Amino acid sequence: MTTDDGFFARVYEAVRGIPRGRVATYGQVARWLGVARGARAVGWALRALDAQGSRRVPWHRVVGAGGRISLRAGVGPQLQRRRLRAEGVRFAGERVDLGRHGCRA
DNA sequence: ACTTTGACTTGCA
DNA sequence: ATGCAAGCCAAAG
Repeated sequence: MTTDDGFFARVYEAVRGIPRGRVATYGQVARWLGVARGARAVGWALRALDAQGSRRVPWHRVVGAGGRISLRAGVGPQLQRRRLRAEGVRFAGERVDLGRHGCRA
């Protein structure tokens, strides 16, 4: 995989840089990397991440736009939701309370 | 080198 | 509020 020192590593660091109890959206992460429309690419990175063993990347802190929990093949959204909730993240129905934990301040 | 796909986003109906 | 379509980026085949 050429994902070791490419754009992926950057995504991992960005996600790793997300403080505990805080969540970020794919678009947000992509923007940090300088890729405004690279949301998909970010998803790609995280997906590969799972294949790599997740390392210490809190992928569960990465959600879709508006705080929606994206689906992942194999893992249900409940797991992610539960993990976030364990970090003190509040949920508004099926969405994360971005107004509180969203990195969109 | 080219084509297809993918954990997305935004807009319109 | 829900559903469908188009767009953009990067990686895998």
